Amino acid sequence: MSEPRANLPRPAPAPSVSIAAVARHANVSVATVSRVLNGQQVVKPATRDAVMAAVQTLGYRVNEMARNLRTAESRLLLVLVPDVGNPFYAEIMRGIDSVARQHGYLVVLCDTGADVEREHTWFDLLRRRRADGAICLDPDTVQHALAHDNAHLAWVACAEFDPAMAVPYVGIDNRLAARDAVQHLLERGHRRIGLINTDETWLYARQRKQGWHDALTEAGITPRADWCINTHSLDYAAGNAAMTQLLALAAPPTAVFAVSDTLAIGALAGARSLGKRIPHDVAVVGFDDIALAAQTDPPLTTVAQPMRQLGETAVQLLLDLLADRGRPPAHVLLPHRLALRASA
Amino acid sequence: MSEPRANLPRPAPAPSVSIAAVARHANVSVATVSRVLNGQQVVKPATRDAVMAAVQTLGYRVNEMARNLRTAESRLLLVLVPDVGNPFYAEIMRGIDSVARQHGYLVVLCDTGADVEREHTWFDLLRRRRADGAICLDPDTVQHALAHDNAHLAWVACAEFDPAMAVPYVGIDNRLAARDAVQHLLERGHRRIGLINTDETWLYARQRKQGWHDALTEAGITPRADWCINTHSLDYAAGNAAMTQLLALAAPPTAVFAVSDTLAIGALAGARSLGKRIPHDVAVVGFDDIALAAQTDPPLTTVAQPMRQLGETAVQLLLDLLADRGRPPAHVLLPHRLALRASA
DNA sequence: GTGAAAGCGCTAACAA
DNA sequence: TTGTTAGCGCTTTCAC
Repeated sequence: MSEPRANLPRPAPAPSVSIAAVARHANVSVATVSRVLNGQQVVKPATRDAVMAAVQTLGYRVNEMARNLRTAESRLLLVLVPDVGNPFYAEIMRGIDSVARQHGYLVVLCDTGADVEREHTWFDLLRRRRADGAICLDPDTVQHALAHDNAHLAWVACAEFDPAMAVPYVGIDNRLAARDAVQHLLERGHRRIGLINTDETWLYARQRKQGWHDALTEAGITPRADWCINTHSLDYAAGNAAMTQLLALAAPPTAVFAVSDTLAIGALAGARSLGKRIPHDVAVVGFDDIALAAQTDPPLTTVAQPMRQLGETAVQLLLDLLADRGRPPAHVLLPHRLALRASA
Repeated sequence: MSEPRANLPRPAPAPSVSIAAVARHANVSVATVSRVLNGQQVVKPATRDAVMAAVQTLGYRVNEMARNLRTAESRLLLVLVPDVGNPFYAEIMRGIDSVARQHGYLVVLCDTGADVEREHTWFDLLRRRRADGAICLDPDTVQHALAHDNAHLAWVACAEFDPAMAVPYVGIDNRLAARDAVQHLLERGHRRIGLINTDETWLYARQRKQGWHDALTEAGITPRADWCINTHSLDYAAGNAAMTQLLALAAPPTAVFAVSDTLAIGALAGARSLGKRIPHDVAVVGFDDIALAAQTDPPLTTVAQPMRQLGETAVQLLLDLLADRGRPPAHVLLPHRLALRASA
């Protein structure tokens, strides 16, 4: 055993100074330190200053794991995203993150691949108290499968939802938005209007198809089945392939509505590689209004979703739920708008 | 006070069953339950089964907050990203997430905006034990500012780093990679080769500029100052503007090397809006090889970074550090390659 | 206005 | 092989 060595330079600041150490140093009780730390007004200013001084010199930081055990909350929120790489979700994430942080919550991005099994393992984190709540962006079919087992957990749906579920959600009116987009094409004189849709496990896919159908029939046009392609993913390549397929038709569409900007941008590439000029040979309308949409050639006309606000609202709904678990689930629909650019 | 009511249907499964409840139900001690839960082999099979049965019927889930307080780890990792929307980072995130999860860690995406102040608040989470470690993707200048205060915290640098820092890092040889890219342009006969660079607070920006410079001087060409544009962001619009500026030169470059695919894609748009054909009028080479690079018109020739592997390696370095805080910082350089497509 | 002490749910050292 | 018990660091009654 060696002597206690007081004045050796430490290689690193002592990583563990507890509330007890601060109390000792300031000659008060741990309770008082806790009060100061939590900004309770009862503490006498002089005492408060002494505590703060001790905190300062000791370099104390609260151990939030301990605090959270005591308060029984983790201050962590989960965001369940089917595809992290999709810019649409990235923007929603930004909205979520900003308001979550304002309220002292941390956000964990969870990649689900729209898979029920993986969803389940993420929901397990809620059961194990690793997280306080979740925001789910997965297909309504997936959500539906989840709903029963997780009814007592705190979660909300964002952008995609099953209206029949007793879960709060925020989204837009997809059917109406799609109808607006197709109507714009009709106004430009198009009569043969294709649809590049995605997997119809998504409610939004079914709803936007409805909107496309609505607009066409209202104009006295009978939608043909071969005008409609269902892709299995949302990536650029899928949009490219779908457009190629559409243009191979005997009487190809003169305009195409894609249910996602990524698909639409891929479609642009597909049309171009066939030597088509846009919008002269084919007009294209997308959906979402991601940042890239303004930079394509030509710039993409698209239905703008309020992505950021979608995320912000979702957190708000979740926090409301956390504050009052008994409240009836709120359902919010946000407005969309048509961003007119050169592609249609 | 009312009587205890035993058999009322609960609106939601009791959210709080502790290890003690399981112990009671299985007629064993909490220690035994804990042993079973943690897979310790000492427990007699019969006892083990009894415990598992109790866990099952009670629907018990471990409270990880309590466990973590005890084991003094949060099992949370931070990823400090300057711009969540950039697809380059999204792919690195995927790599990080997959191996972190394999090791039982959760990953929190932290948007820093490459800002030192915001970085500080994120590092605070480490001090408060909210997280065990961090992976930093911010500019080396930012990292440098951080290094002193946070020397005792567990963090590693990824993609961007200051070689002089005593912090583990993984990245590529940016100078060499840029040189390769420009050399490709030279081989195609170009002599006036522009550079769309970003803010030189980034080490990679300075290094890639060096590489551009190397290749040019080796070919006996004197790089002109007006061939080089520094943008203030990495978004598509910035690349567009830079290209416009380059093409306005009296003797504009016949080829352009952009230090990021997003910049390069914006540059493509910029050239096109001026009626230029690619690669005929201007050739363009990018950097990163994001998914979109293969879908542009024409498809983008670019330097491919092993993004996923970058992320995977970064986690590995961090876990190594967590396991042995004393070890000397490891420095890993991963190989790059040139993805040849039609734009150059 | 402040302190003593209980306990959040868990793991691990020590005993039996 | 199992049980008892002491904390992990904090918040929060309840006294004083």
